[in-house]
Amino acid sequence: MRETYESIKEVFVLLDDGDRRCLQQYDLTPTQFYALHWSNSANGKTLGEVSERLLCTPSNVTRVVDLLVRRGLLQRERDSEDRRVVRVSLTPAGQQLYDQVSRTYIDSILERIGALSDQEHATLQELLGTLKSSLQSQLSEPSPVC
Amino acid sequence: MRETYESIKEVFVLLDDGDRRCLQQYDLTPTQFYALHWSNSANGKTLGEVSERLLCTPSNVTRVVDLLVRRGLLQRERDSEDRRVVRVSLTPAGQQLYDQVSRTYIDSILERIGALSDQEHATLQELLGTLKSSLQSQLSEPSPVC
DNA sequence: TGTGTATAATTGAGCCCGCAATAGTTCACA
DNA sequence: TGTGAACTATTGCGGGCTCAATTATACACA
Repeated sequence: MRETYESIKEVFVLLDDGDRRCLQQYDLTPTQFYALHWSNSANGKTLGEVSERLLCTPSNVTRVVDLLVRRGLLQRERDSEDRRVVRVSLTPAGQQLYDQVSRTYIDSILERIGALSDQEHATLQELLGTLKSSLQSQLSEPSPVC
Repeated sequence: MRETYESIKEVFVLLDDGDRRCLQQYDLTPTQFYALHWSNSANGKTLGEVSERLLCTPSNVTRVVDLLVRRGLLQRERDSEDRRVVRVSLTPAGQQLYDQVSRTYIDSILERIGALSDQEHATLQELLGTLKSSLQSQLSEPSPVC
């Protein structure tokens, strides 16, 4: 069972490394790419929404967005309805870069995980799903061991 | 196929989060725990060896070890044979903490991934193995798409 | 012996990330 | 109307991580 644990981590590291190599040619990190991805909406997304999608704290999003604003890829705007919230959206340059990168990135993913057959994907998907819901249900109930 | 990709990342995040919660009570991060783990040898391990096991750069290990030395859990020693290399080993306090934490940590892992049957573990293990070797073989040959 | 190359670890710069504290805004309710 | 609680984003601090440059040492070979 420990081996399963190690394998998941190893595969994750390899996938992440592939992402990094793919995005590097556009001078983007995975986090930066996904920040563009989740901001890509007609009237922008709030910083809180981006934070949820990115699975990280709002404070981190603030800084990542700072960086992408400095690079001219994103823009910030106070919401006129609720002046607490900040709406983040792609600039024209950001939109152009995102459209270009996302095509390449998706191709890259499909190519990298193409070694498994459709059947194998389905099985893997199902097992990971079981594991995922088990792990999620443990979040609510405090573990007796830890 | 994209779903497989997402699932692996999600499961990894959940596992990592569980690790973090488990180790937090000993005021250790996963990286710090694994640094102790891979240094745990009769005459210590070289910084380079720890770096390979930790799957990170030597420069990062230098800093993590710095921190653990400051906390009195690890000690540094120049190798007398080859004065370029640094041997890292557990102090008595580090050994005591490691022994205690590692038992708890292993129990925690087994409990968290216990939702799958032995058969399911074997299948998952095999599929991840296939994916892993495919990803590793792609490291050498530059991808046509990225 | 002296020189150049390779190797081990470290340092500097910079991004990624969480937690705790803070500032500004909204809203319910006295 | 005024006050306090709740919420959004930001900032400070510190650890995790990489890449490039640097220091010290080892070793081969002229």
